[in-house]
Amino acid sequence: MDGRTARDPAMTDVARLAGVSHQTVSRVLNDHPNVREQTRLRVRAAIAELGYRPNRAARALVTGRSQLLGVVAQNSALYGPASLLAAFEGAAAEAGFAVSVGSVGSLDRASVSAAVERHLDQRVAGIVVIAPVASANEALDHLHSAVPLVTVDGDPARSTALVTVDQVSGARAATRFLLDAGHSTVWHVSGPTQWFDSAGRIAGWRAELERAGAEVPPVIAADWTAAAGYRAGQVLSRMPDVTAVFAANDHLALGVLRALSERGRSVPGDVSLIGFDDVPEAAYFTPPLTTVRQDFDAVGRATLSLLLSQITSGEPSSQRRTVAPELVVRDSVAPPPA
Amino acid sequence: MDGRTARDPAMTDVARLAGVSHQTVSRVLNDHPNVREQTRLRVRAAIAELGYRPNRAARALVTGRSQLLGVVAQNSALYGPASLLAAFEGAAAEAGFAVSVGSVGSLDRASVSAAVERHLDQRVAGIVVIAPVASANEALDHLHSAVPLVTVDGDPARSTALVTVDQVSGARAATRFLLDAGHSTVWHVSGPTQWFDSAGRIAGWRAELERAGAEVPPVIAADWTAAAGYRAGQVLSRMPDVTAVFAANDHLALGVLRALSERGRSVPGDVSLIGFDDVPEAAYFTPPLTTVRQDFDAVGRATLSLLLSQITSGEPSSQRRTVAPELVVRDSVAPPPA
DNA sequence: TCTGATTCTGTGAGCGCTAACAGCTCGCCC
DNA sequence: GGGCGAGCTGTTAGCGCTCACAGAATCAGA
Repeated sequence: MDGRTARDPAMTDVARLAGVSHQTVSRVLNDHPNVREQTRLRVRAAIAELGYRPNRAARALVTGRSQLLGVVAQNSALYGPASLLAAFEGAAAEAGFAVSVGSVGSLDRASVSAAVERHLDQRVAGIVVIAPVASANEALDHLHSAVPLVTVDGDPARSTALVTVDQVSGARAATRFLLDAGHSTVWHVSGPTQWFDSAGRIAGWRAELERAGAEVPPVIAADWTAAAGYRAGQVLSRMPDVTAVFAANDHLALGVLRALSERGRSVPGDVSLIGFDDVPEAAYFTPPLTTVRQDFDAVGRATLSLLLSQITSGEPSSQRRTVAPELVVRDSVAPPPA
Repeated sequence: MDGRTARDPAMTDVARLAGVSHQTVSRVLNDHPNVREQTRLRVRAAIAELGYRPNRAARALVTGRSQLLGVVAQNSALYGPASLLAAFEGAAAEAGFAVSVGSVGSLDRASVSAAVERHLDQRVAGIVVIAPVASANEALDHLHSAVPLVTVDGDPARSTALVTVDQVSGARAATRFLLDAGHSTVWHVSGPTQWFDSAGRIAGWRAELERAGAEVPPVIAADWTAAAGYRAGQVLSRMPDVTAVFAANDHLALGVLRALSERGRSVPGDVSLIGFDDVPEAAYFTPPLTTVRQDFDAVGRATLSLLLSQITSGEPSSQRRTVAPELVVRDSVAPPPA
């Protein structure tokens, strides 16, 4: 029939088929009022018949706005960032936005800057940066661009829009639970100390110990891995007076568990243990782990809402949203041995 | 100085500043030959001075190609998909492509179709679908579009370009290792049976048992969660003659471990156990888990390379790439009890 | 000096869309 | 019947870029 290369149908093709002008097609597509119902239906039919898809590039060119949101995250294979990304993407899709990811190998200024620049090159309508350490935040200081920006787990001392989980209250709940079980004090295996999350958890733990008048043992600094938890656990397991440990996340707790069990110290018989995150496997540790759940879904939705409000208003904001964590009680806590 | 609204600099602004035509700027940007070195430098300087960024929308409009790749994945918070996404994104960024994600709540045809359509709406240059079950593959049958497409973990019986991990050989290696340790047979806790990965692991396990002339016990079907592993473990732990178990992933293995330990059956003293995936925590299970590592980095890179070859050649292909898994030996396997 | 190839640079059109405005069709009121 | 406003539809320009082509500059060889 038609020897020419098949070209995607354009708005004018739809217009021709429906017997209207391309502008009317545009109006139907953008839900403008002032289109006769009958015309609207005719246009819709033509769109369906041709399998027409509006060309986003053309629209973006003329409006100067894209329907793309960028996310910058470090290791998006970790449980936290991965969950957050999934939640954010789901919410964004509902709002008609696509989400472009920019993972970054490390959180230093240069890497984060580069990832942000890449998104800027794509002319995203807004950017989310998961910026859990100071250097990642500093990378956002010298942005020449005025794109709407939201940081997640970012620096509380900064003025960008920010969504965080209330680490302090989560840590206090965990510590209090251990204290209430009768332990005279609680040891803490922390995440990397440069992380704001770590700092928050340390602060909450310390505050709760102080409130209870308990001794504050030194922080055992680790990173987020089970391997570091294991090393911390080896230290802890040699100290007979340690009866309660609060680990800064569940994987750390798993490593601690392993080290404790290697030295024959039982959990919760000899030592009580609490984690953070509530990864899906935590209920199947031996013993099932009491932990603090972070609601990443809520974080994702809050992030989108902050971003959209900046996009639609056209003005930067420095709103904050805080999501409350929740203690999930399982079997890794008991009163201290007599 | 200038009261007008600041507008992003366009190519003509650069051209004016450099004293050349916009076309020459375009040539410099696209690394065309036939631009005098001196001119090139002048243009580069003007670009830097203005902080000019080419407008992707305009370029995409005229070339008909975008620099965006779409990925469709189910639950991208799971270890496998999340790792894969991170690896793929890294490789894509190096090649100058941005990656847009489209998570999908379930892998049925309609959901996958919708996610693909969303990417098509964005006019992505290529699509990756992580399609581990038949329904997800069927969603790709009736695509009217000719976008380059690669499936990961997809249906081996289909003709789309496909990247997979060799599940059969991984499962054989695990089973053989257990057999070689002296076990008379090996039980298998499988993933959801509709998954190709599950089928491959079952096939490899069965093949190896048959090769060894060992009895083939019934498959214990589960899903990928620790909870399901726990339930399977409860069954297994009641059968005193079970001495070796191959779980279809590490989280399943964790659940099995938990159930076994609850009934006082020790691993590896009474029962030997092997998992699949090698999640970072597997080395810190109690006992450290012997498992089969999947190289998601390699999968991500292979996926990108298959996709790019289709994009640059302009022709669909049905190439295959298979990544070999690797047995990681730790402490969860021992000879059967006497 | 001229010719012709070679290298470099500029001009014009048009990608598909939206925004602004112009125009046409009604029905209603004076 | 003329005028008018409201509702609907069409026309035109232009977003920032690349492609095709035309034109200028340079250089080698005759």
